[in-house]
Amino acid sequence: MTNTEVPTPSNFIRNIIDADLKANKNEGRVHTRFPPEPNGYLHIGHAKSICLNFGIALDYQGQCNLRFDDTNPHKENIEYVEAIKQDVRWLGFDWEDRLYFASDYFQQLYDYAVALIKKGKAYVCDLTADQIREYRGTLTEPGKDSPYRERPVEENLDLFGRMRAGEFPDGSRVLRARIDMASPNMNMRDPTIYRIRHGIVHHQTGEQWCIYPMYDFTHCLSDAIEGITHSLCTLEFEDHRPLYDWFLDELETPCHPRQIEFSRLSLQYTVTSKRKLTELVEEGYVHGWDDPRMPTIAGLRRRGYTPASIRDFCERIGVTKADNMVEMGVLESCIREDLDRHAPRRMAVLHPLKIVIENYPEGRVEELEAANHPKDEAMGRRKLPFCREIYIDANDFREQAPRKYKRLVTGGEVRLRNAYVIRCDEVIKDGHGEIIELRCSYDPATLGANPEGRKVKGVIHWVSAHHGLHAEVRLYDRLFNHPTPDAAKDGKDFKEHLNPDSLHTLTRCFVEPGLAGAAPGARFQFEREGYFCVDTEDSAGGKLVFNRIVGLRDTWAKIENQQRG
RNA sequence: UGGGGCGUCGCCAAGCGGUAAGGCACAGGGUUUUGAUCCCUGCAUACCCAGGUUCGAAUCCUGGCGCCCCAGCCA
Repeated sequence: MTNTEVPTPSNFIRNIIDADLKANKNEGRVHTRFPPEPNGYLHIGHAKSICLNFGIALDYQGQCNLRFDDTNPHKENIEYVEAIKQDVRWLGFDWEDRLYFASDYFQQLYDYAVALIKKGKAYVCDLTADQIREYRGTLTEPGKDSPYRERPVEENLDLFGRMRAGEFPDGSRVLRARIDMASPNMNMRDPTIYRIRHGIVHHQTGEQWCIYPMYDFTHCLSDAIEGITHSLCTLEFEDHRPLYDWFLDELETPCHPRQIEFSRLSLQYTVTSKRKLTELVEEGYVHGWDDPRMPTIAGLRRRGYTPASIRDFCERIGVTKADNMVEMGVLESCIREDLDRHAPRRMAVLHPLKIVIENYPEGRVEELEAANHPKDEAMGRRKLPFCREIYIDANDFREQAPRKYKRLVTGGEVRLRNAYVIRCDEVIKDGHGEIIELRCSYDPATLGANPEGRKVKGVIHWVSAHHGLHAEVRLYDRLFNHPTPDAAKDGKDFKEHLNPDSLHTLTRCFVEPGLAGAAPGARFQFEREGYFCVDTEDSAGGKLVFNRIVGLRDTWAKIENQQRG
């Protein structure tokens, strides 16, 4: 190993796989799968699972399937399957020709159910949903047997066949596994494995079926059918593992995959629950699944996050069984690291303040040169028009300088990035005392050279008032103002923790002229501000719209806050 | 009061009986025409607590404590 190589991450799942390989299990194969239900968009928590499953397959020269767990047509939708495929692909993973649907196996699953009935290990139950719940018992008391539990095999076979044939209405009967109503594990108390659902057009199987298998029955068998070796899922399925194993032990299947559970990802100041994200979209709290404030893959993509940064994030947070709550700073650090290296630099003024350089000849325009990246010559250089009138950011000027302030102040000097040193001679205000313009003078000897006999500490960015382009800039902040909006322990609904200032739209920004026609999705660093990308939806037809991906680390803001507090 | 898990730095997380990796964050310093980046330096005598085994314990044993999950014909 050379020292530039990144060591492959170590985690308990890889340790288990290593041990299995050493013990010669599965003929040395490693085969995983990512099994989303197409009932919503993927979020950052799914990214963790995708990176884990596909990442392991890659590192162990194995394979990873994409399998849609589509057993509940009531909630599922073809729009979601397309979006999920796009997201997985965008993250950089390839399922090759192994795109599967649990619904591909409906006939096999049905046959397995029949086999179970024949073994006396499943029965048709006529209890209502409410009755089943009553019979199930509680966490501390055992349940009691259904009156239909002793139904003869022949009758079960007949009834199950008629369930499939559509003879019975929704909710009238279910097929149940016959296990143990007194089990301390609720999942083993004769779980339902098939239910009747009429009048639903399944996105894959249409109206072929009116009975649909449940997750516990479907998942383990789908895994076995596909020859999965390691079935990775989240912690809440740990209690289901005995049931996962029970079906595979009772039935004759091609193999018996090993289920391993890891903890889900929680990220501060957001929610990672499909149900809650759906709520935000459907009730209009955000502008859709791809709203740049959403922790969805689609949202992160539109915000400007790169696939590599998300993969890096998933690697940094690790995989364990411990409950965790990851700080946003980790995600932000990942995208900053990627973009610092790869994003070309540009200048953009977000809060324009006009400057007239009085000793600069009227009508004169200079073409100044600037590097596209301070450390990467290969990214080239660009021309910047400079003239008598420019814009700087209003935050870069103060009439009175606070302590440690090193930007432009009345009577003081500052360096214009990639240009000259200027001095502020006069402040022009309107009738309300608002600063509307600055009169300055420049030092012609300071282009690419330090001024004579004095030090100028500050450097600020600018855009030519005559050449700058109008742009809209959207500044995003955290979606919620509570670190754990859905677990605040204050009795409030998570939506009450929504941050009202999560979006600020600046409509009168100026960007350097070279940004004309910037490609949708293109990412830049606006120097001294942050990383921005051209919005893929709204930036078109000459209208420039930029999303702020993340700000630059801001030590000055920290100092200012300390001075204030 | 049933069952299943988890507890190592502010947040993640390695560690698998031989004397606490790493990342983020934070604090200090250096370079810098981005208060960015980059580069140094510091940051758990300590692994939920209490006992025990051992020459030696975050790792093994016993007993506590705390937190999470489970009573869908959802996944």
